[in-house]
Amino acid sequence: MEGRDIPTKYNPRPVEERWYQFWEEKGYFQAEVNKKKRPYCIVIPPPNITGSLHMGHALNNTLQDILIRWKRMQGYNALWIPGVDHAGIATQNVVEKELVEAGINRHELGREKFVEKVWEWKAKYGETIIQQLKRLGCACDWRRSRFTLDESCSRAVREEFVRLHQERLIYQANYIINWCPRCQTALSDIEVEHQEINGKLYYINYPLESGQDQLTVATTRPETMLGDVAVAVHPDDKRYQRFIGKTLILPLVGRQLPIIIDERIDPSFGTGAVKITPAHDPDDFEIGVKQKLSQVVVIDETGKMTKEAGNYAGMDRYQCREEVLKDLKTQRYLVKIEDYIHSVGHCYRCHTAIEPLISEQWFVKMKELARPAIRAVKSGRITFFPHRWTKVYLNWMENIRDWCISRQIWWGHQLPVWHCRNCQHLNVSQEEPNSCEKCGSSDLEQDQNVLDTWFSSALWPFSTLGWPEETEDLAYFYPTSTLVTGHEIIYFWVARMIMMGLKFRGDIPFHEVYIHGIVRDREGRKMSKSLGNVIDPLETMEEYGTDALRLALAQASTLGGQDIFLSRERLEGTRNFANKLWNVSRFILLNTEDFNFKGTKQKSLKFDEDDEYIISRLNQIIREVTNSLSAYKFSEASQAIYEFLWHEFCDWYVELSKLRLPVRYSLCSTAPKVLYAQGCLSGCPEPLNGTASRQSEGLQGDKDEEERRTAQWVLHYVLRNVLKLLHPYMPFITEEIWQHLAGTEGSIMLSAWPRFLRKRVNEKAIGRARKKYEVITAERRIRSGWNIPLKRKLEHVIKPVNREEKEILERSREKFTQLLPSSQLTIDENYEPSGNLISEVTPSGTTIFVNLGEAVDLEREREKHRKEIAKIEEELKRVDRKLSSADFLEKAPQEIVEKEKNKRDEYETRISQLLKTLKKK
RNA sequence: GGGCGGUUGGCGCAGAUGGUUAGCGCGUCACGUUGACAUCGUGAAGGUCACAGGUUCAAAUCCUGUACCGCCCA
Repeated sequence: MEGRDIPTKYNPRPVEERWYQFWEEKGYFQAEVNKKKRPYCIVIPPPNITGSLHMGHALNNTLQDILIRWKRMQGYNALWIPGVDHAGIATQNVVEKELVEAGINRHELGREKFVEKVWEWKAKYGETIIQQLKRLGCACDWRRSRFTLDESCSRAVREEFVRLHQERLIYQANYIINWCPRCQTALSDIEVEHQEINGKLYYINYPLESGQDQLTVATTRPETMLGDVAVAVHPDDKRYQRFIGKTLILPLVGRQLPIIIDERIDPSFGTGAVKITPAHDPDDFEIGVKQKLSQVVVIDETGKMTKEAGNYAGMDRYQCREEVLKDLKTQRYLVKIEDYIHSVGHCYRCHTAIEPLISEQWFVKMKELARPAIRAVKSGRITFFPHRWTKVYLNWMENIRDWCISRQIWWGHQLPVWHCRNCQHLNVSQEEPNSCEKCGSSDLEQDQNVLDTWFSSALWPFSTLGWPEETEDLAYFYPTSTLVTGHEIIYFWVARMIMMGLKFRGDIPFHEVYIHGIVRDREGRKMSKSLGNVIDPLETMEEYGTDALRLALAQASTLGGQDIFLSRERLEGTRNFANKLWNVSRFILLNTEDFNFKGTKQKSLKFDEDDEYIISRLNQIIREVTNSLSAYKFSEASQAIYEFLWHEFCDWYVELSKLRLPVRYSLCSTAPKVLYAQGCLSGCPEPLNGTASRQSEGLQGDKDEEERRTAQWVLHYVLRNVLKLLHPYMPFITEEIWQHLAGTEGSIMLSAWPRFLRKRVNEKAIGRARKKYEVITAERRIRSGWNIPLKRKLEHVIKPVNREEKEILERSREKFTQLLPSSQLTIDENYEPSGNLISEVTPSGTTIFVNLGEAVDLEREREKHRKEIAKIEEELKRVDRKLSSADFLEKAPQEIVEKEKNKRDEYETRISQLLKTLKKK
């Protein structure tokens, strides 16, 4: 493409499509075992098949993609394994709902047919999110994509179950579990979300059997009283000593209730006397087991009252509550009702209030598995970023409870357990047995339960690599390198992967865990469909471009892992940045069309201060970006590139380079500040002040040719490297420009990551160039303050603060003349100002004077300088305070003292310069 | 009840291991538009870093406490 055919506005869509397809077709995302290269491997947190891409996914996967692309460029054998999760309950709910809408009940359909339907649904929608991840640019090795229910993952799950069972780490028990009455299944403890509810606390009188006295108990759930089997008080509670051992009569039911003692009772709750309902409260269950109380089940698995509930049998639990209260009231047992805020467990999938229920379930013993997993993190073999999540992880692991893994749903891995109908023996094996291993009967039935989805996710870092086969992949890529995820699944997933990795591979599943923030809306709320505050990443990509979205997300990802606020403004900012990059590239392409990269030796070039400056800074940025990325400082790294590209490269270097580029490309308003005033070439307005530009007359000169080629080389060099630095963040636009750029080969995604070259950093050049830029800025302040248009050339006098600065400025005299622009430029160390002059002083004390050739409001000038002096004097005072302290001089490190002294010198010079100009006025 | 995080210009945020004239983006104000870019440029204004103590030669940064906000666990 010719440079001039490039549109002035970046249009992301066609670019994104083209390059993603290109990368995929070329197989650039694919990785194979290669012992000559170091592996770098990430497994994706598998999204649900029910999901479509939301901002959380976009963030999570952008960060992974940045790491993968970056590491690949660094020369690692980078592998990103994708896949999706079958999400048992969530998927079953979605399909079930769809069937209900079609008038079909899943129970009528039967298990087998229903599961078929879910597979159909999966075939239809399960890939949606994969397509969306591609849209996001994700460089996953799609050939290796896994599904937690596919054959190889299922095999891994059976292996896991059988081995844990053999080692007695899996057991079956009748225990109180969290039951979701809507999903009709057991849940693990962490699948229950607690919500504060504005409820009531009901005080109920329980009369003593003797009829002499009564006890008042308080409860938030009066309907469960029907299942009460005791009343407990704290053993030290003075108020109730005389009741201990006596018997109460349960109102409405008439059951005898012993009054017992238990350490766990909180005397400050309610009256301090607590009703005990072992079948419907986890704490009461524990007390019941310890004290050998019976379990009276009054609520069934659908949330309805059982026969045990007597008159209330068949009622819904909430209706029953009302009826019980009514009856307590009429029978004068109800003492009072208080408002009471308490937390109630809800199903994390459907948000129905959880019902504690006693049932036969399968559990994993966790303590033993947790021990090595705790050690792995404590010893630093696994590191969390940010570090504070370590504590969250350890706190949970150290208080871990057994994990209920059986679910009463149909979609998932059915337990590899076969019940013998003949002898009741449980046959646990990988494959379906023909006969019972105990009695030989062939009358077997597979356990109807399926396993918790997280039971399979826990294997993800090695099941995706072929486990339980001992594959080459496994040997080479395991342990994986980094896990990137949100803190909400540290318990669900991260912890369990660590436990299972150590258990089955004898090694950690990953070395580092990067925990990112949650994406929130501008009010700080988590984005959710029910709140309607979702910013859709797909719409965002459509409107602002994928690269803009990615950069916005990465920029927001600070090391602290704070939650992320996404807003239109932020996206506009990154879109504008993409456009800036686009346009500066366009400029460089236009101005390097005649440049022969292959034939240009670096030695043939002559770098001036501005070249040295930008090359040095680029190298510093390379170092900074590399270091930041190594420490997961996604934001810092991107910010560094952003600032450099826009505010150093574009604002200064590119503008200055225009003075050295061929006129035919660098027409008048390309550099309006420069050439417009100088006089331009064809097609431009007449030069203001006749003199021909240096460009037009000197174009053929060897010196100019050399300068031009140098500028071209530097522009190309900087752009090339910035593109690389930016590629992990903005893969599409960088590839597009890369492909336009002469002298580049292949895809940018396979190019080598820029190396920091110390010898290319010239600190002195940076300092000198900055001094120069400060003078220019000072002059612009004058123009801005006095409203003098750029096209008006002025008489300038620069009074350098010292010999060194004088040399710097002298060397760039020509550039100054054009940039300011000047009709006459004097650089004089000993200049004594007089007359109608306007001046500004740079931080180092160099002064620039402008003679407008007309009377100016000198009082305004004086005022400006007085203010300036006052400001610096404040700073000076601060410095003096430090320097006059003996303690400071004695105890502070020498370099700090030195620095302060230098500061004082600078302030003093500046003040004296300002005072001098003030006196002259 | 326990734990974690936050409080920095109008808004959104950065500021390992203490030393910066406290940064950035958006917004604001003034000026500027025919050749890279108005998705732009130039310049400017705007902050006693929540509060109170303490440690230190030196605190936005470390410690203690207080207030408010958010999250997690029970």
